[in-house]
Amino acid sequence: MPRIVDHDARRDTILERCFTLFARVGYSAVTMRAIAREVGMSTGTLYHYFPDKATLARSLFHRVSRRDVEEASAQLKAGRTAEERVSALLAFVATNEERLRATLLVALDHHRQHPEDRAVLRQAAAVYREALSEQLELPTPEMDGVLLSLLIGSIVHRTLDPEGFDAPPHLVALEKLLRA
Amino acid sequence: MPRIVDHDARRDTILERCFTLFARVGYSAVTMRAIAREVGMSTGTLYHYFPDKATLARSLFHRVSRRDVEEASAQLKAGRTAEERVSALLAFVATNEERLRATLLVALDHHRQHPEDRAVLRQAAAVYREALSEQLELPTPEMDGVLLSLLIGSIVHRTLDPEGFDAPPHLVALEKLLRA
Amino acid sequence: MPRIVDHDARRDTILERCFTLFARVGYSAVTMRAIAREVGMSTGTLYHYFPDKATLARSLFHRVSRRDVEEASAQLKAGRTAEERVSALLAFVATNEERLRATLLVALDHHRQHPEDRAVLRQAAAVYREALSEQLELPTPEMDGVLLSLLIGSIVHRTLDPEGFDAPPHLVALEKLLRA
Amino acid sequence: MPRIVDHDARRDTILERCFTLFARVGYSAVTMRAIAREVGMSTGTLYHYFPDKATLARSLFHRVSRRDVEEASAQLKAGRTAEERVSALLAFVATNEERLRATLLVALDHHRQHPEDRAVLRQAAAVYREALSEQLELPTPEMDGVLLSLLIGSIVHRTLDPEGFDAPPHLVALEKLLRA
DNA sequence: TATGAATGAGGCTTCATTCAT
DNA sequence: AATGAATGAAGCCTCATTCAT
Repeated sequence: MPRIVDHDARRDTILERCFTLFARVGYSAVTMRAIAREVGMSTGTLYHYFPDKATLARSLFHRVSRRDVEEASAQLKAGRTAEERVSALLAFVATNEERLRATLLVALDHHRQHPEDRAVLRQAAAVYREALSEQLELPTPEMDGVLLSLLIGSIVHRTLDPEGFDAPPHLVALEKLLRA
Repeated sequence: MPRIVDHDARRDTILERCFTLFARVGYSAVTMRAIAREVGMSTGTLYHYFPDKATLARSLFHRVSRRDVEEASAQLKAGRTAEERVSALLAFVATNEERLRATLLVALDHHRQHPEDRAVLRQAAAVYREALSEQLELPTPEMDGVLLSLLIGSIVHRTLDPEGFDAPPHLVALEKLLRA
Repeated sequence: MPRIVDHDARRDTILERCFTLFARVGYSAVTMRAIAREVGMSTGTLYHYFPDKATLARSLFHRVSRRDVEEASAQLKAGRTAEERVSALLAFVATNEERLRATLLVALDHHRQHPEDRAVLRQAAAVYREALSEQLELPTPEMDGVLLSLLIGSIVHRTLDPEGFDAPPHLVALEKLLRA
Repeated sequence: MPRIVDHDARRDTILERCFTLFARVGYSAVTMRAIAREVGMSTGTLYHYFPDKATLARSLFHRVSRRDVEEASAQLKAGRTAEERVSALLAFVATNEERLRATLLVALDHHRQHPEDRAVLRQAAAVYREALSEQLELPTPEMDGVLLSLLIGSIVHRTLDPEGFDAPPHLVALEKLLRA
């Protein structure tokens, strides 16, 4: 009998481990050798679990799209009052900013490689909007998209200009937007 | 002297023409041959104007950072009343969304390739914030960064999920934020 | 002892089953995985029976060289009169053309891989010539080689140009050659 | 201006130079690196002239199919009497045996890789048959195919068993076959 | 200055082979 | 004995870059 391996679990481990690599340098700049090194296996073994680089990247994107939202939902269930929930959300974003940034970059990469594959992105966006809706007391339901834009924008803005990014005014703005 | 002008002008033409290519597929996926084709010259000639691909990309990024802001400033000078200036800004964004998106993508690429090179990004962000400040009547001066985040976020959000993006609520939010 | 018999029998089965694969695509294009699939076992198991691919191929060639001639001899023993034996031979060739072709291709492959290993090929050719000698009433004993050439040539010719190959004239020629 | 190169001529040179390599080890065992070495250029340059290995091999096969027949025709035009023409043919075969063998092997390879591509093989066979027809005084026109078979068979037979191959009886047989 | 042929390192992928189970 | 996961060298092909013309 050969080594017994849970293929799906292994695939997940691989994706987990190369996630930041993809976020860091981008799909085209990621080499299979670099993935293998990052993951701790040989290039050949990589191909036991993914037929090619494109599929690996696609799987990564799908996994990230789903998993991140789940984690967010789980962590945000707790809050009671509106205020508590806002704090929880901010804490979540602060804690997971690195990961959210990475997710965003992987998503943008995916969009560049497969502009036609909108379904997943659309669904992921929807889930995020919904989470924001549930978490915050929105003055109008359509505001969810604006909050998602602001969230995304904050992350990107801060990525591009960490020194120039000023957090407090963003909180003020958030409160303003949530006010009826 | 005229030689140099020509040389610089040619460089500008090259960058102008391959800008969308870089935005579309990303730095690593752009090949020198693809640039040459896009620009209408041979790869060899390309090397008369730029010593290598990295320099070309860096030049592109610098040019884009500067040029875009200049154009924006120029187009936004006109407005008188606060309301007119808001409309002018919105019109500008609507008209130039494609270009703004491309600029953003090129900037993100640059950041990934050269995380250490913050100066240019920082300055570009500052200029954008300043432009927003001048253009809009901000309730507090620190709000400029929030508006930049919202602008960036709107563009990215719409890029990733064009169908799910809902513009009107963004306008409502903008007004709200500008209110004292 | 029975172990060894089993082992050898298994080896034979393996070779039997991958024979056409080798003939179809040629030594270099055959992969160990393809052999394993064709034979119905894992690659690991294959290595219990053959130390490497080259040895497997060599064994295949040896087996084929011997086995085919034996089968031919067995089937051709029956005939009595010269005429009957000619018919039997033709029938044999017609029935086994596919196999003869495959044998020929495997032999050519072997020759390309191991040009120095002439002994086996030489012996195989000798046995074929002898079989032709015994089967047919040759006007002169040296004619056996010519008949082997014609047999080989017919098979190759027909392989390369099935539509253009014209069988009847070959029979006429055969008769002519056998005439004193 | 770049080095001026006659692409077609260069392609021909490349094919000319790697012909024996393909014949020697077979399509699958030929590596692009080996071709480059044999031809005296880098692998990259090879790709300036052929888009991929398969196309190179196909071109080689086509070139060989055409060129060889032309050369044969040219060299065989001379003979007057039937006897002279037979001698000329034999001389041609003797002189060019190596090349004919290589052609045959390349053709067999091509057939294995592209069993569906019969047209070229068919035409090549037809031209050879025609050449034999014109060169020799056949007792019946259909005999051309038999002679081609014998020619092919002789070459293959001699390839596989050089020591066992006996030439004189083949000549006797040829005369017999040409006799009315 | 302009061209594109030439180079060889390196990218993706496959393969023979080994080895833990 | 049997399995198939693991390995890394090597195969095909592309790419940034150089250089003869």
